[in-house]
Amino acid sequence: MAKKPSVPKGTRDFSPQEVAKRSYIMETIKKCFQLYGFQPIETPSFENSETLMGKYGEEGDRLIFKILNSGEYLNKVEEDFFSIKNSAWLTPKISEKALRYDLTVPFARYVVQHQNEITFPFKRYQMQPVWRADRPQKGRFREFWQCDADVVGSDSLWQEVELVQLYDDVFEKLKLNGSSIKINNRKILSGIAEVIGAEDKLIDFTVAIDKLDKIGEEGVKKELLEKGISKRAIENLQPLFSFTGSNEDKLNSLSQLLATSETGRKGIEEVRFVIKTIQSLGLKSSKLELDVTLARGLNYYTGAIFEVSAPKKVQMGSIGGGGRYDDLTGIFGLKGVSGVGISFGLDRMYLVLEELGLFPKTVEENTKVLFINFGEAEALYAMQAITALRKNNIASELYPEAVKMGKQLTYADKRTIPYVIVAGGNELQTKTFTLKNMKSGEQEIISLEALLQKLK
RNA sequence: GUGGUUGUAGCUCAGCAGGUUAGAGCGCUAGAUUGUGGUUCUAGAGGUCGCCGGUUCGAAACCGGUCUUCCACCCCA
Repeated sequence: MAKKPSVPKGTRDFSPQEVAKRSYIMETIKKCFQLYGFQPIETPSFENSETLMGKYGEEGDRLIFKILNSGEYLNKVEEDFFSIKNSAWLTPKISEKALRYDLTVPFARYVVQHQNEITFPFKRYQMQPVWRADRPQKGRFREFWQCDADVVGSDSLWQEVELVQLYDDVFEKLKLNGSSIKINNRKILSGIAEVIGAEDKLIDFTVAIDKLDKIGEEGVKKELLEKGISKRAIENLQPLFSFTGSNEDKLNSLSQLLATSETGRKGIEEVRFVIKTIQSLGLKSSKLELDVTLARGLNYYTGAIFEVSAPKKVQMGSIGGGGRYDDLTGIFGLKGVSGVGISFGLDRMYLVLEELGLFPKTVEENTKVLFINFGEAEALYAMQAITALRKNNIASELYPEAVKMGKQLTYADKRTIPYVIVAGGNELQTKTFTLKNMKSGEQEIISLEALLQKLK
């Protein structure tokens, strides 16, 4: 007997109800993207390995799904590689393609490849699945969707301002109030590393400090020590752990801390601009919050860093992130093009909306009216009406078999079809239809004309 | 990648100090009701106890492996 079929670890099927809810989120995001002037592109689900490898750090390389070469791919491998048993060396020999890991790097590749056709600044959005060979957890899958909006070819800080507004706009439309948009700046982090004399350990430093809210002050200090950052440097970091108050307060304290770092001062200036501008423009549903411990692992960020957390009452990691990268296209040979973008994590947003019961009831409705099938002649009579209804954009269907009525009504019930037409011999003779409201149970006998009016 | 956890009917779960024919609720099918669903009543179908191997007279239960679930770490949407 065949084994019970299943989907691979970390992947899922989506039922009609789930698809309806997912496309509700996607449509909302898409409309906002377009409202802000972004244009859609799509890129292949897999790229040449060299496009992706090395762009996300060591950890990222491990999490990239590699695609095996076709044909007798082992023929090309020298004997030595088998005895060495080093997969990092063997992999490039047997795999030259990989599934995309995010949408930003393929986008950078796209920009470089099509630079002569693109009008800059280029504002594009992209909503496609990405894959990571991660171990699944709650809200963490191996196949999931990102919805990205990026601008390349402009280093104006107004882009950052707009992206914050865009986040806010989407959350407001989804009724997801109380999300917090956290902002930081890579230059501030560099400045801090500079001031405490740990410039050479910037990555280790940012990774450790990013965990502050999770492992606490002592935990961070411990990790910094383990990474070889001196005790003195960590002492100089002390003011960072007691950062409180308004964004304004934090900026002021930062100014003191980073007075001697030019990079740091630049970072503060940038963040200050975004925060002040947003303050005078106002946000509808979210808060913008300066978080100096926000780092994010992706090491291509050079300016602003964003991360969005769902309302506190929901236990969920970040539902979006983004930032400014001054030289992402540089790695593909196009220098001096700055980009900034944000990403929405569709799958996590789904879980959050579900948990908070924020999906509108109407997203699941599809067919508006079901015609009961009583047999050949009646079915034809029904199909004539259905044709007219469909012509008027009213979703309608005929139950395909002339089975007992109870069964047909149960079907309508399960499908949450709001209306049923009962049209048998009587109705056929009088050229009428009995319209039944499935919710109230009420029925009325009406003409086709009236039916069209009623369901429009 | 590291450590732990889970898997019994379509779904949610019970069962187990190893012992006949593995249970419940919900759902499903049929009937009460051959032109009226969502309530009720009656009857019924449905399980290689994730998979492979081992221990044992005997395994759903114990052991090993494997896949899967969820969780922590790493990292991240």
